[in-house]
Amino acid sequence: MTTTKSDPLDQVFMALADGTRREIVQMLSKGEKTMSQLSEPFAMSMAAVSKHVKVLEKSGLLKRRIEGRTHYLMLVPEQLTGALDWISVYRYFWTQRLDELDKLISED
Amino acid sequence: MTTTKSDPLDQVFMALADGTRREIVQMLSKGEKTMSQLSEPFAMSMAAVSKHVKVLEKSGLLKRRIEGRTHYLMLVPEQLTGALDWISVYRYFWTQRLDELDKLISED
DNA sequence: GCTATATTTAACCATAAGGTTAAATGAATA
DNA sequence: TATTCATTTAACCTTATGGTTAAATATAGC
Repeated sequence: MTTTKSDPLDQVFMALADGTRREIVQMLSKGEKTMSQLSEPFAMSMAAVSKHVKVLEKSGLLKRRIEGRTHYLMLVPEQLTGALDWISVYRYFWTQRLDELDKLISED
Repeated sequence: MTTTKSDPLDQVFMALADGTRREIVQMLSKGEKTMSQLSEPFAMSMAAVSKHVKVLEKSGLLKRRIEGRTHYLMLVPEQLTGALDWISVYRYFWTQRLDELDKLISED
């Protein structure tokens, strides 16, 4: 079965599962940057950074504005919120269970 | 370069980047389950579910308690918290920037 | 001790990920 | 118009992912 990986959460979490891409997100959290600016601090080729940016773009975490030959990248918070929400829900359920357990234990 | 993927966040986000594994987390948020119970709702083989569980285990998102021939799996919230924190920080920076922008725009 | 049950491990396969270098595209500049 | 600059695309390589089936391991029960 060819898992088409269409679920947006799949793509967002996958996008964040790489240190380089998380650094890109971090850089963009301070404001928009061009491809050159983005790739400058990395040891890898610009082609590699370009691929990382495309992964982030496809996941919806950032978008691109092209001006002449320069590409400007900027963060889009919506998908980050989606991922945050997903985690929040299950962490909530879990910590709540822990609290209940604590309550049970302290009933001595 | 053999990217050893040692960063805990890499592993946690990667673990969450799969719908089956997120379902497993969801199931475990309601309490601990055995391998059989976990794999029952899935269309795939138990060996496949076993692999997914191992990925979650390596990421630190769950742990295993072996009792005889039965393996009990339970969620561990710490790593989920780490992922939550990471996202929160950058979402915060970004939404703050949006707010500043709003403020600038409304200064008419 | 034999057999059934719970689960992992091994071997395999197809496709995706993450990098490289080289060539292509397309805008700015001399 | 020729050249340089910003960036992507293509072709390629290696390793990882996500699944399969079959065999191995180990405990439980008759």
